[in-house]
Amino acid sequence: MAARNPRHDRESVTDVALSLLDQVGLPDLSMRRLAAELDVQPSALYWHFANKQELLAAVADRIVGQIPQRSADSSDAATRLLLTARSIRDALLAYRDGAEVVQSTAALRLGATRATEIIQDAILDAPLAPDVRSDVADAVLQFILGHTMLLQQRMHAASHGADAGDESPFADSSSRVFDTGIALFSAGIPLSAALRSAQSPA
Amino acid sequence: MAARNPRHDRESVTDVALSLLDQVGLPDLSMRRLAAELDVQPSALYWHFANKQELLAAVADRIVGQIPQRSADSSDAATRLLLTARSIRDALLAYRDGAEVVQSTAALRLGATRATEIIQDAILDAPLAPDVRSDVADAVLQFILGHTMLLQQRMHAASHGADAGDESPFADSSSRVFDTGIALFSAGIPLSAALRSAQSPA
DNA sequence: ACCTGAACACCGTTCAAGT
DNA sequence: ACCTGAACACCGTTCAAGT
Repeated sequence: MAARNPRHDRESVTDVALSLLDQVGLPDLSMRRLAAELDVQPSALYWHFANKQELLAAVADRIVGQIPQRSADSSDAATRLLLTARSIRDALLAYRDGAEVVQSTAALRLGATRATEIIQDAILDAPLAPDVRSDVADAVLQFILGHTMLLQQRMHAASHGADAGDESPFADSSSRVFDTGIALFSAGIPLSAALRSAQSPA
Repeated sequence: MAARNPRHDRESVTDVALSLLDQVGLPDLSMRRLAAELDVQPSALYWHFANKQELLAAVADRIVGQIPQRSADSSDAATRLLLTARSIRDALLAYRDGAEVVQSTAALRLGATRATEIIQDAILDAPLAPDVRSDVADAVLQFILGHTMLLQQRMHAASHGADAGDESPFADSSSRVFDTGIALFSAGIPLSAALRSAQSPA
């Protein structure tokens, strides 16, 4: 009934890891459980990946790989940034605990390059020096990750621990906070050309 | 040599947990190791706390409890917000993995109340409707948490895995990105009075 | 009230050995 | 090249029982 021979490689293991993540969440995504899903001993995984962190990095790459290159060629800068930011958030929301997985591996690749590049593209016409632009892109990405992690944790907390009769309507309020945050960034960008002269007050 | 009798309560356990966190980091802060530090069996901890999550929530409360009420009564709104944001970041940086601990428990208390209130105080004079103000405060806090978590992970990654001769000068660039992010929020706030009419373009 | 002892059902990782 | 088997050093949590 079951095939023998090579069976798995890095890609197929990552496939199953990603779908297992979505089913059970990051806390229950163990090497042993993943091995069981693949009909393999836990030690077999260490032929394909050096350790769990490397596996999770591959999973994270799959998630950020599904961010669309350019979400829309909208006319004004503000809505272009908003649409880009939303498409990144939605890619993270597409898998359970997606934001946390990406965040935890973002520390290694110095700068979560792909996502940052897409944001930089979205603010290309802003009157910013290149180095300031990359700072702005980093800040926007950090907001997106912080926001989405909190949202996914609340989704998880709400699903198996109905704290106090709360009907958990935070999906609406969350996307309101998200849009507000991005709008504030947008509004601030044109004013931040004069950002280098007035240096830190403390 | 060692005392007998009651020995510990919620407070003293939290004390030791906090200092152990700072010494070994969140991944190595286990119930068993904490128990060893307290000269007690692991099961003893479950008389004081229902589970590990509840213990970590107490630790998180201690960390946010050390955010100063009002960092400074500066004249202009922009520097007041910047100083407040920095004082929150610095409280998180005061303990190893402080941001992650606070973030992971922030999901339960719907709204990390104390920190959000302090931010709301700092933008009290901005021309914003109360509900918009609280959205802005949430967004700022989510940026602070996202930024600080990434920074602390990089500090940890750099300390025991010198990736490629990089002299890890990201302390400077991080605080530059942080200041940029907060400055953008500040600059955007006065312009976001007209934020409710133009509703989402998608 | 506060803690021990022992157990249950798990972890990530290593390494010799198989095919 | 890819995987098994067995082991090592851990986890969080429960629960009867002690004092």
